[in-house]
Amino acid sequence: MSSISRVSKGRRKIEMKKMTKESNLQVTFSKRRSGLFKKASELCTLCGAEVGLIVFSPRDKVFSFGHPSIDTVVNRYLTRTLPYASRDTIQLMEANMRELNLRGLNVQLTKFTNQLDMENKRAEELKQLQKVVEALISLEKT
Amino acid sequence: MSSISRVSKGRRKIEMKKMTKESNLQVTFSKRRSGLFKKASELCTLCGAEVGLIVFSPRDKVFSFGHPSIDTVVNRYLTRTLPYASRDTIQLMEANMRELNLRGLNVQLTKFTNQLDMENKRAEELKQLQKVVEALISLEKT
DNA sequence: AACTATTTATAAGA
DNA sequence: TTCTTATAAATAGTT
Repeated sequence: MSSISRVSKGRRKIEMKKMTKESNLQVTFSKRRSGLFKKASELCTLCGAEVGLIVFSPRDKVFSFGHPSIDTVVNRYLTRTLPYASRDTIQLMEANMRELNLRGLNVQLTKFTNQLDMENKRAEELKQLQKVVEALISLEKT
Repeated sequence: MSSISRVSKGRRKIEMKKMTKESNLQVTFSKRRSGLFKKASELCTLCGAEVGLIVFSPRDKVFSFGHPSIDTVVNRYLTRTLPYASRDTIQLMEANMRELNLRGLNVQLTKFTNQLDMENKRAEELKQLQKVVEALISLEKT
């Protein structure tokens, strides 16, 4: 601001390796994270791309961005190789689920029934099912 | 290069809205995509962050980056997001997952996703699941 | 959080 | 797609 403070050496080039000073690392992480999210957002706006971005900080805090939504993009990614299968998925599940614990099924059934009685919670339940299946797919791939 | 070609106006500021010229959009997408991936990679290197990045181009081609791997990050994200009850369900099913057909799960997942997009079919889907579970329980009791 | 000198990314043109 | 150039945008070091 004051012309006296013309002493900044400004931006310097840095080595592309893990930063050693914890305080600098924290600041750099914040700055670059917000820059990265901005760039991701701009790619969506300018080009109509769909982008999903998940970041875990060094302190394991999670940040995510998605367009149209992170779940939409992740789901699309996980199912990307799928050809359209004209299969009765219910029958498929039925055939494979017989070994499931009956008690667990009853818990699920009760849960479903209760949800049905609460119209305004239908969406959440489906989303939860979606996440379960997504997680199962991830586990299967690992 | 030649001093004659000193006619470039260089980089210009652009409006932050979807680009109209398809040819420009394509070039910009490529450039910005590679820039975005570079930034993501640098955030990992400099700060030890874990990053997952999925991009679908306007032509629906998929690009992904992940550190340590895209599946690791996605899995970590999905697992972290899961509500407690669903964790129980996962644990219950995990032991029985090996025989499950991944494609079948993906079909089911896609189905759930589509249902989510159609508000007026939520109840039917839950009822259907309910019937499946009821049927499974009947079979189990037989 | 703000500043600013510099580096880096990139829009346009070839 | 690749290269160049002029300029916009991001950011490292400092306060």
